[in-house]
Amino acid sequence: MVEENKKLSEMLMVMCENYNTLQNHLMDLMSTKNPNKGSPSAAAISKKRKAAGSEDNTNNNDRVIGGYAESSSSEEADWCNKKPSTEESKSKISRVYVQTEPSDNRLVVKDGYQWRKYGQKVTRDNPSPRAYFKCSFAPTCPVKKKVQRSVEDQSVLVATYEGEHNHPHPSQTEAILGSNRGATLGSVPCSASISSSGPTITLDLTQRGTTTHGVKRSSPEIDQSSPVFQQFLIEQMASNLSKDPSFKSALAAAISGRIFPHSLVNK
DNA sequence: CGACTTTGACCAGCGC
DNA sequence: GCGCTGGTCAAAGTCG
Repeated sequence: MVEENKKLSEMLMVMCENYNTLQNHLMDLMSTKNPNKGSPSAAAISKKRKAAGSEDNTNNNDRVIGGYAESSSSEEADWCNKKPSTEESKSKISRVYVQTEPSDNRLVVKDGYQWRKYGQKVTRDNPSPRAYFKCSFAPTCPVKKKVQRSVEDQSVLVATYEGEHNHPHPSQTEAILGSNRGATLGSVPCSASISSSGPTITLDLTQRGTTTHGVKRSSPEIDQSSPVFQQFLIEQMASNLSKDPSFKSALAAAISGRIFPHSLVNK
């Protein structure tokens, strides 16, 4: 049972990340004004401890993993609300609770991303060490993660995510590159690629409904900010997600977890 | 050999 | 100004 909960937690974690990433990308597509999202480089962020407190609770995006209780504003204040928000308050803060084996001392939260640990600290309010991670999947990804055991329940890991990934979820990257490269997205020929500047979807609208083997036409004439294009993207992404059985099962688990939280974690 | 982890030192913000 | 604290750096160690 504990094992099942653990697996479910990990599945939910990945699902939430997928969903969040998808949301982010949709938002990016909808607002085509700042393709680079204006995220400063990691080097630029370093030594900017002023910015460290620029977390905006209004953007909190708490997530529930394994049916565990979500974060509260009181605890959030202790974690993330040291200072009022600044111009950099766009960075999103989200928290994830992960049920783990009590015997498992690793401060590891599997969410599908690649993380590089850059520090560990014992904080005053919690005897458990807090681990600091940076996203290493993309060199320019500004996302940071803090992982610490819950004070109340040592078997629960609390992961705090800061910022937004400026790259797709690794599983999505694989899916895109694997299944959609040079293939069709739905019924429209297209290709997807990941570059340093971000994900790129190329539509070949000149080949409607026909096979286009070996023909990859970049279509610069297509206005990617047009409502039609955006609508198409959303529909295709939703369609792809809905076709994914693992996503559906994970979603069902998430919903049941919301409704019957005690069926997942006996707390 | 490159990527990752560990860990002590350092820095900046904050309260007194 | 000083001490405390959280967050980050970076050298050394570890691993595949």
